Amino acid sequence: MNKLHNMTAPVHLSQLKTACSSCSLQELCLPFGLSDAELEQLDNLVQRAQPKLRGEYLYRAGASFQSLYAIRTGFFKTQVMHEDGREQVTGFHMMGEIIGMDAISTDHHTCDAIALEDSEVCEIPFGRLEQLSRDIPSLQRHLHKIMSREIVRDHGIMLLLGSMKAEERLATFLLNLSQRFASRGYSPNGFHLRMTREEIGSFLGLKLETVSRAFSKFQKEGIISVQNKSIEIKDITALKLTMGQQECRT
Amino acid sequence: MNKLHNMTAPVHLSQLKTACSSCSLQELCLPFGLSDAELEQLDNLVQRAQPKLRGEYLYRAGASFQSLYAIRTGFFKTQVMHEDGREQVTGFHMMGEIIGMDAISTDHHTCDAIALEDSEVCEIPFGRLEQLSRDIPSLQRHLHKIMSREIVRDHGIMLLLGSMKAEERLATFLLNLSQRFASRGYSPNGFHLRMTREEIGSFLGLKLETVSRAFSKFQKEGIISVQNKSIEIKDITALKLTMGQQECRT
DNA sequence: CGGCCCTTTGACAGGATTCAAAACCCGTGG
DNA sequence: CCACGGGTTTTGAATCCTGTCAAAGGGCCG
Repeated sequence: MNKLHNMTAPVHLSQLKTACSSCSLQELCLPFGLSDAELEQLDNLVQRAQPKLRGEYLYRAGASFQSLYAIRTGFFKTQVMHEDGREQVTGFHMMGEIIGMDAISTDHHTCDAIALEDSEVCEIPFGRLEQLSRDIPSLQRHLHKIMSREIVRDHGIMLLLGSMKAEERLATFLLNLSQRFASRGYSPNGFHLRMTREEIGSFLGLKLETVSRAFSKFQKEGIISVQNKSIEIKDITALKLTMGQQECRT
Repeated sequence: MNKLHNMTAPVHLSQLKTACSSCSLQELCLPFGLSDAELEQLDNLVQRAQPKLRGEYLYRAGASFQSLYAIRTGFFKTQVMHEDGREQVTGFHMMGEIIGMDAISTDHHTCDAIALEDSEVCEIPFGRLEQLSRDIPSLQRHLHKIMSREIVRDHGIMLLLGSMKAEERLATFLLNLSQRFASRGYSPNGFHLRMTREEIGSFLGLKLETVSRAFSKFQKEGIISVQNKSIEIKDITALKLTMGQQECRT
């Protein structure tokens, strides 16, 4: 089991399996032992999809917390900011993922969420979600799993940031993206990066030049093909090898 | 508001405010709008304190998940492990904190928890906690806050690992410890480290030699006094300055 | 008291950052 | 349709921080 593959991923909306017909994502509407009445309640909970244009903030650090957000389409980044101005991208989030859970602790958002492309989100009022999850144990359990998954994901990133070299980080990042695209029915081998080198660098704890160099090196080695933001993975085995490349100390 | 101060901290048991008389921590037994009957239910939920000797595992990655653990006394570290053997300390946990929430997502623990000194923990069967939290909304909200707080903490560590230099990391770490000791009624200026330089290094994404050098440098500058595992903070202002020392780029 | 682990310190190597410049892409507007 | 301009990306060279290797010192426990 590779924890790193969970790195940026999961917290998939399908885990909530909310009857999100207002999101018109059929796959998410699969019941998980819910009665029709319960499904309808879930359905009513989730607000109609809201559009967000590229560059728009979904929420800002400090804003008061009302809702979680399920990403229906598009791509977001979340970032925390240090008082001295440094900022750290804490995640890239795609279709089906739920963001905003950091805000529960203080009733205020602790990070910014910004659309990296034109996107749509479904708002999930948290108070009502809590209320409903009191009546529906399986929903309650799902909510807990989703939050827990976020914790596990963060631990994977800590491992990456704390103990990997630049190329290992980038390889891990690419494989994670690949897997997440694949699980959504897109090609795992070719995809389009929505974020800049600088944003990738911030997420991976590297400078943009280092990210660029690593891309170039992978391409020179024939592991991937890079054309601006388009990535093609040509040798996934080599990429996985790069990811884990580090002599095991006894 | 300094997010970093939450870095390794919180998820304080007092947030759960469980009627943890079996933990005999009076401060934690303060009701938060609970009836006597509810308090008794909480009380029954939490198992009698279990002792753990230094070096003992509280749980291991892969073990099936049953319970969260509230640390009654002592000190634990949690660590995740990469398949190639690399490991990363994800946190140091002290009295009053709750650990094990990463396991909810998969019903299996995803990290090891190891006692760094002789300790006592209270086991909280998670299924029953969920059950009870369905009946007691304020308990439910508390549980969510505690999990969310863990997420926020992890984001702070990601910021540290992703954008701070060695000395900034160590300064942040020391200030975090200081604050956590203070909030428990201990001196914020002098305390005893329970972990080795290597464990600090793993947590901070540094090698043990780098940690040692940073300690030495702080001591030479008169910011702290180090004597093995005993730390005395002599100039907390300078320490805070060190933490935030990085030119703001426009 | 001895052995083991932890810690400190030095010298050196290496990887990542920094600074700089040029090329490139893309959206905008002429 | 093409030219322009700003942001993004690439690449090079030099620097700096951290890691690596090594050795010695120190503390703790049996």
